[in-house]
Amino acid sequence: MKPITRKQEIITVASRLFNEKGYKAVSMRDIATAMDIKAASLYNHIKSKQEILSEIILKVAEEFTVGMENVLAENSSAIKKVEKVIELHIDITVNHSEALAALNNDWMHLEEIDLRSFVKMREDYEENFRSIIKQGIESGEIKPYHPEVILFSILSTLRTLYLWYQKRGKLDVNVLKKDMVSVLIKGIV
Amino acid sequence: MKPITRKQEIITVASRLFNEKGYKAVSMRDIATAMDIKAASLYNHIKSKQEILSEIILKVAEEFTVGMENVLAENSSAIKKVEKVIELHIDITVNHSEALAALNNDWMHLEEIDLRSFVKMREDYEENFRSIIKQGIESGEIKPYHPEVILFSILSTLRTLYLWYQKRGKLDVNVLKKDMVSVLIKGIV
DNA sequence: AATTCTAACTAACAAGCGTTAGTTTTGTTA
DNA sequence: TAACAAAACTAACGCTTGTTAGTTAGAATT
Repeated sequence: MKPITRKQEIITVASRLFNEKGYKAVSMRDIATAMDIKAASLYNHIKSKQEILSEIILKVAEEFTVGMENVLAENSSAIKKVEKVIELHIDITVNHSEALAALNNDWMHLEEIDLRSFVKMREDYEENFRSIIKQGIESGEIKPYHPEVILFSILSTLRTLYLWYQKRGKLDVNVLKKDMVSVLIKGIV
Repeated sequence: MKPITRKQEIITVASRLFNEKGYKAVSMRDIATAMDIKAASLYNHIKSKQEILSEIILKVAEEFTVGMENVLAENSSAIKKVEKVIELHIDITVNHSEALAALNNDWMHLEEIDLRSFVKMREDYEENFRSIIKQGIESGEIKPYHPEVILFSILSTLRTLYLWYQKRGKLDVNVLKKDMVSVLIKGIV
């Protein structure tokens, strides 16, 4: 099913360390020490430190992209779509909590091609979310506040969810979904 | 009024660079180059790189602390207090947009004493905000959602406001206050 | 039993880091 | 104009960084 390769182990350990101190503050020797090997040994499995960062960030970014595409493909109300987006964020937060720190704070350390790819995905994601909200306002499902403020408000909350999730010790997923949907949606309908 | 010392210039330039790439990714030589001098010259004005970070973060953290104390001292409803907190964040965002990046992402690179001081301030701040919300729920002003979820939702939005403020090109402060208060409050009353 | 593969190792590199010491330039005041 | 302080400079330090080269031990395959 999931053959835990040595490379994947490195990426997991690195995610944990990047989550704590950030990409630039973690050295290859830090990662190696955490795995009880020497820094040079890491290079039997990965090409560079950059590759680690890139795999962490782009894998999760693609999950967001695919998730958003699924939501858009649905034939349902705007509010239902917003609910689905919220659930998407919660699922990813629960499964990749530590990768989200890198995605949020270290994306600017990606190199050219990966950087462009990431920024594009993030812009598209925001634009798609924005269109859902606008659509909801037009149909009268969502209050006619400034769409940008609604987008920003919801997205800020969802993007920093991983910080709360880590602090409050692994809340139950379904309870989390129910509460988040309530608080985030009730304010705008 | 405000005698722009050379030290203050350094801190301003450093804030801008930290905002772009993070504390660890910015070298003293980067800061110096941005000021058209050599790295060693910086040390005529500051003690260490750490001091720069510490001044950036703690100065703003104290503004939050003082601001929250003023709100608590008021004799007004819970909702009014929440409004004041929102306005506090907006004012600080407008005046110290770039310092907020360091405060949000680089606080863990503070050294011992400053680190403890910062963490204490942040915990107290959250606790005070939490108590305002709880008080509002008890008095019936605020809907009886889980206070932690309300706290998290509002605080996430306010804490990442600087990112949007920078992107959307310096919005008008008063418009911002009105819209933010609407969207953030209307959902919970 | 011989070979190949995997994953570790040691040793070292060139570049960059924060910082210090000592010196020179610049601008203001006596 | 001489003296002084402020703020720049050059040169270097010890240390850490990401990474490479070459080697070795053990396991799997032929």
